[in-house]
Amino acid sequence: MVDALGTSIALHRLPEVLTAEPARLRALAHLLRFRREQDIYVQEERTDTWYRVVSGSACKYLMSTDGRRQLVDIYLPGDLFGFTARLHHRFAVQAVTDGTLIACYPRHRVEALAEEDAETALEIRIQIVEALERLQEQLLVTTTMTAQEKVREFLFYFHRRLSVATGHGLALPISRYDIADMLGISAETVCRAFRDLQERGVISLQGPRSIRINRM
Amino acid sequence: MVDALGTSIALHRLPEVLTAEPARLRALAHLLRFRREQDIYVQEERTDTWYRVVSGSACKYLMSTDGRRQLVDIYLPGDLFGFTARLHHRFAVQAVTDGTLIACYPRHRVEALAEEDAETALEIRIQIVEALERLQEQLLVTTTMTAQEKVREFLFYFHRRLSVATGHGLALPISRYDIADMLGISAETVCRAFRDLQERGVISLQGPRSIRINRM
DNA sequence: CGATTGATTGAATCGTTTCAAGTACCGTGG
DNA sequence: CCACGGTACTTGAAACGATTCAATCAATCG
Repeated sequence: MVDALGTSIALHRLPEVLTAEPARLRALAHLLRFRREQDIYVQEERTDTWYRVVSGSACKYLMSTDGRRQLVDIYLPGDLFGFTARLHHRFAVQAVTDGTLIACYPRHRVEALAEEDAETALEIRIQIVEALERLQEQLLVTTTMTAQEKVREFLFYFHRRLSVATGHGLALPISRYDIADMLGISAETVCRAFRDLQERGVISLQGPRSIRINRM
Repeated sequence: MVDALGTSIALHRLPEVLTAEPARLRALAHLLRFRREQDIYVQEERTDTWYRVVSGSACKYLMSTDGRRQLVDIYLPGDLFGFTARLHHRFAVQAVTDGTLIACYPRHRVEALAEEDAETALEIRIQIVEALERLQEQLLVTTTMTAQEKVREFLFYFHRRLSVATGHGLALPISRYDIADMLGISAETVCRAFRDLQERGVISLQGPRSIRINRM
């Protein structure tokens, strides 16, 4: 049922994501590193661990019977994931970027901590609400926009969240196929949208993965 | 900015939805009744109240500049809503059914209660996670299915949640337009899907709002 | 009773998918 | 070093599905 898990690792200096969280929550974490497309958890796996992206990126997805893959969320550094009201996961999560670093928290210990520590409880509630709001935005995007608008919106969102300021440049950590699965359109349509956005001067491409955002 | 709120009411017998919630949470509630399409809260309103559907139904939606309306969730009896990580609401919520009964909770008092009462904190967390999971399902539906499958899925979902057993019958509390806005398709397409599903024997219609589900 | 709203159907149009083909890039082994 | 094979990306053309626009029907309300 379960893939081999990522490699357990220890760090000398704590990444910013972890120093920002409540100390008592941080104490519960252990770190794992994942390769590209390696599963962090899979469908039907028991929901006994929560996770947080420390570096890299991951995506929540569902594999349909006909082999199509639908992404329902992308997790970037700081995002907490893995909570559910069920006993078993309905979706799977896998690393998008190679070398993605994940903090793992035993669910029952986090929940016990949340019962007595209001700061942790609030942190969890905020993270869940933020996942909810990301999903609402994605729903809006995927149901109301044309393909070209979807891609444009996706790029701006990514740029906003990853703007660790390499000028206006953006190094996409994600393939055309991932973007397609995220937006619910075909990879070919994503390509055409990239081309059209460039022709309209909205973005500039220096190679397929290196993008410059010119204007809103 | 804010519509006239619903009518404040008092009840002799508590509805089941309210007797099921933690007593200390229930003590914070006051009840309001809303007419069809009346706003419970609107975009940009301050997020200082949480709500729960006691009876009837409500929908969360966003009005786009071109006048189109996109629903992102439907709330049925028992559902808690109104929480967000923001200061102001990004979406609005309005009653779908005429006479919808809503319990209102002052946000700061609920959050204070959650800090000291683990049962309430858990109830809130579960409700938020369930909203998240509804949204994930809706995202799957709206991005991967054909119009006919979307409508079929919507009807089955509604039937599941509202099966207070009138045989296999289902009295839709929602118009073709609402369904269209929920699924991100046009109302005409919803109509055609109803017709096709009936022709294929999946459902039977006794009038536009009265539906019988025949098989999965 | 006409007026309004919701539901329904048909026909032309438009956007996206699908299928097919071709290109650019990168690491590996001869 | 270059040829090879694989993967990601790109483009074109036909087919398909949903939208849009227009018209009609049914039910409800003042």
